Amino acid sequence: MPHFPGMDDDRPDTQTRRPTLSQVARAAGVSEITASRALRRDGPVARDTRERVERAAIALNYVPNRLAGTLAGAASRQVGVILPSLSNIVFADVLNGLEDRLEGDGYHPILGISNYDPLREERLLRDLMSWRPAGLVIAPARKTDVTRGLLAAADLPVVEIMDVDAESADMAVGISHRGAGRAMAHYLAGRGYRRFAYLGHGIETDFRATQRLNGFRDGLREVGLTLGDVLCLPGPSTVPLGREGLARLLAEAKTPPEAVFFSNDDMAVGGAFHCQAAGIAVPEDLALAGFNGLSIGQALPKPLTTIASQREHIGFIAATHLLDRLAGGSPPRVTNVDFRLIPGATA
Amino acid sequence: MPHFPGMDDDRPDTQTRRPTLSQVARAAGVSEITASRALRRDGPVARDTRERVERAAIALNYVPNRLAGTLAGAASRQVGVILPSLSNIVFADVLNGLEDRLEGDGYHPILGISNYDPLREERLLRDLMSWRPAGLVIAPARKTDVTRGLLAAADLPVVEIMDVDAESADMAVGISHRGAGRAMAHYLAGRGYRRFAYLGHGIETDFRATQRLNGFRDGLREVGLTLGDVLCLPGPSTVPLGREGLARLLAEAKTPPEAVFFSNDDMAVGGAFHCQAAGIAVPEDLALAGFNGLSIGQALPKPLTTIASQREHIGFIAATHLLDRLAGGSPPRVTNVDFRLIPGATA
DNA sequence: TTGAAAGCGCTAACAG
DNA sequence: CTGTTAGCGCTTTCAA
Repeated sequence: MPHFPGMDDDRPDTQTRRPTLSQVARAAGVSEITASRALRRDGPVARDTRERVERAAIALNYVPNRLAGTLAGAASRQVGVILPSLSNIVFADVLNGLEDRLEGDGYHPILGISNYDPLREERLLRDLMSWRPAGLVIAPARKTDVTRGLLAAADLPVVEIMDVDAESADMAVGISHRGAGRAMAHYLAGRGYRRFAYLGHGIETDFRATQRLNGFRDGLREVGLTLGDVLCLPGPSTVPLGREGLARLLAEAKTPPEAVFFSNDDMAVGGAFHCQAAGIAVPEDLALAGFNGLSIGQALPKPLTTIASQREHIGFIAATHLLDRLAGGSPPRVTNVDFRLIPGATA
Repeated sequence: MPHFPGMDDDRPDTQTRRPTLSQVARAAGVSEITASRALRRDGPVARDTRERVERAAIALNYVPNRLAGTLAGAASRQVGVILPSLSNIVFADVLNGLEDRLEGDGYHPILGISNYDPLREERLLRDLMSWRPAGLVIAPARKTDVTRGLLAAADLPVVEIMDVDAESADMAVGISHRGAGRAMAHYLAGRGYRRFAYLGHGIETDFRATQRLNGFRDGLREVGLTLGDVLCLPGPSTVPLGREGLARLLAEAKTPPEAVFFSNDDMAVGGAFHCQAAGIAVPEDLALAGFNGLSIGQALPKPLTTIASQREHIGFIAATHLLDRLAGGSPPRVTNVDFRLIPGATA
């Protein structure tokens, strides 16, 4: 029997294709829009009708098509999220807080990682926007004019997270990294230290770490002190990098420091390991201070002196404000999340 | 001048609303479909025409609407990703590998975190499917029948990641956790240890850790040895939990162990800290072994004996196979990623 | 190489 | 309370 295209009755899709709202409606004996209202619990639908529709949906294993729904005018429940990195637990924590809050309201993050690359960030921004998300959460790498333009023209709620030092187009949730650096300077000065060094990681990419360094310098200056050696090693921050870095810093230092401020806890823990291996007494011979308040630092035999940065909370608050705004509210434009200095025992 | 609804020429949307393909087409003096083809570089379009369309798109700051595109039949470039947790760096690493590979092909993950909750996992599965993603990557918490059914009926490529011990509906990429446990048992036995203990975290939720424990038991049995005390503390694995846990394990142990196998490196590092604080010589008095090969463990004064689990690589391979399949290829159903035992100095 | 027509699956607006 | 009509912005046929 020859096969005439267009004449086939055996449409292969009929079974394979996912059930549509129209099929659910037919099965329930109502119109499409009634089925729609019933399933969304929107508008007036007789209790009996609703139950019939719900049963039909379950029987057919119906999963709504939100692409169609959103295109037709329903609010999107996707949120674009752009982070500079995931190799550091810091951003994983933020994402965790974000996701948790978003999911509570049925929203889901579409993720993009910029690797601290402004051009990649631009491309990500366009890509994510093409999905017409309800809003955007972004931890900017370093904003280019294009990025700024895209954000300004985005015409949707945008939360910039992590720091509140830079100006933002819409909302901002984070801490003052400059302030954190200053706080640590004042604390260490108050403990009686006078000769300081700084050990950091790929500073060219992580401008928030740079802000902490600047704040640290400013803080020292405010109490009449100065920062000595500054060593910044290329690449992302890791424990091994901190360990090797401190060895090198001490070897090269013009004047031996009494206290070292690290770009973050990963680096500082590495520093602690170096001291242990090299027989340097902490904090008697050398004081160490980090940033972030990671649990690893607090589990050290001597808990690390550091600053807790409430990363999950930042994500949570960012999501909360975004959802608030989507619901018609007016959340604050800038939310300065408190940081907390943890005295520890290494300084 | 009175205002007649329907007669207004001042459609407020005209400026606010994002430009559409039709506007780009009009600006370029071509039909919608030609503009579509030009921008997607699909089908025959005169070079000159294409350039005109591209200029119009840039001038209007056009960002395509993929909701519409996908609904109309273009392949989706979203991939649903479900992970059990993000508070552990392990899954952040996997996600990092995934995202990196996906983004290379213009795909983006929509994220869901199940918190090791099978019901939440089910809900996530439905939610993400409602966005009609091109594929799914999932690190199952513990598969329920519903989950199994949803995955089987999903009718789209699914990669189950992290372990290859359980059977999977479609593709699987991971390591054999049972095998990893066995390998560690054989290694420790070969080093001459005879009395073993295990220290784990919330085992009821993390079935992969359980598989490592089972494999460890089996491995010991294979060489005529047995596992002594097993202590599993509730909650996620952290360094502090490992530290406190080891103290408790040693205090409660019926016979003091010569070697302790931890559920992972976080816990093991905590154990190392306890030993240091308690003056226990490692590995002379007590040998320690972990799992994952985290950099923190390798930066310890005595590098941790552990097993490297290639997490980023798992994510990368999972994405690669998914993309391969979407491109019409036939990637392997099961990919057993090698793990590697790192001898370290703690055992 | 270009275009016209049709429709993806859903929801808003307006009627009944 | 329910239904009809008309799109959303794009891509897939099919035709020129």
